[in-house]
Amino acid sequence: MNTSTQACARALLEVAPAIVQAMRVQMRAQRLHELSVPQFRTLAFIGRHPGCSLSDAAEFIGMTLPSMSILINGLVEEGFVLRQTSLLDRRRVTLNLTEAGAGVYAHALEGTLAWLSRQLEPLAEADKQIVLRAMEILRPYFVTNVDAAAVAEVSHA
Amino acid sequence: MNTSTQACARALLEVAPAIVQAMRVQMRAQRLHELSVPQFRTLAFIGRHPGCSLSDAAEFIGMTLPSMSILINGLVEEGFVLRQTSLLDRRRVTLNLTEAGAGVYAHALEGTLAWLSRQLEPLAEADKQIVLRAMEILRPYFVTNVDAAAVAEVSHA
DNA sequence: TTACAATAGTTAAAATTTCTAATGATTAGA
DNA sequence: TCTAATCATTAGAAATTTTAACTATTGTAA
Repeated sequence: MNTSTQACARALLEVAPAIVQAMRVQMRAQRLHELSVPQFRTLAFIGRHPGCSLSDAAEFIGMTLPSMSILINGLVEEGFVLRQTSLLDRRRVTLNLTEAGAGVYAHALEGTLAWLSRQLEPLAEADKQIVLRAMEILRPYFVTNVDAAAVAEVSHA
Repeated sequence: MNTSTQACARALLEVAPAIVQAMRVQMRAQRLHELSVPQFRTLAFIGRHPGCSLSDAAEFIGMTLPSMSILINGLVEEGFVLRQTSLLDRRRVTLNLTEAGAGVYAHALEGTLAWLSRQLEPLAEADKQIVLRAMEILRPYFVTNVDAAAVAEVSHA
């Protein structure tokens, strides 16, 4: 393990969680939504993985299947998520956001984006470019891809 | 709001949570500690803010005071945290890590650091430098400072 | 100085969340 | 076809978190 890798990892380990923590505080303060944190995270996951299964969501969020089933109940009742049985495999459930769910998610993102922009405004132009570039470098290693194919899957209630 | 600020904020909003999420998954997989997520976050907060009060921790984690009081009970019973009455204001409680608590925290960090280093290893040297530089740019805006003065405060059980 | 209000934390009971265990339904494989 | 594996739900128990009420201490102003 070379030194620059370690230094890079160490810095990331310190700063990334701090940024996310600040985002969380901001979201709480703004009362952007009447959702619990796990519910919001699940909404975000479904938004990025339309047509995903209950298991997918449970594994990503780090919850058991029964817990996720109950959490999804809540989101369905509130009209934010569509739970449908897959036609390809009738054991499976496919999850998608409703228009309302997508709206809530987009609105929350927007608020946080505006806040974050205010935070970054004082940065020098060159520094912003470095940060942007760094995010582009890291993205492929950490951001899971949207599975667009799943969206198209035919399913019914 | 200029464009580069927004682009920077947007990238950060996408990538930072993804990195932290990956860290979380890794920590769960490694079973680094027999602590719940809020307990671990609290441990980390106390580590960075020695001598902080219960309210400080509660506000940062986003919990009510009674919940934090109970959570701290657990950490004290497990021997990870020292809860002492402040001599300066006897209503207040000062929180500090025990040696064991600091050890658990350091060990968890170490494991995650090793994992993160493996993730970053394939990056080109120049890219690592950019990421490192970006973190240094962002640090002062998001990483809360350790309040070293609080450590020195005289207190008793 | 005394009285009143505000602050910090704890306790108790209720509500919520999450987990484990058991079950049903569907699909895959021998 | 029969058996095993997969995906999800239900039921009941355990853990976590919250609200409400209370204690102790400090600050403030008559």
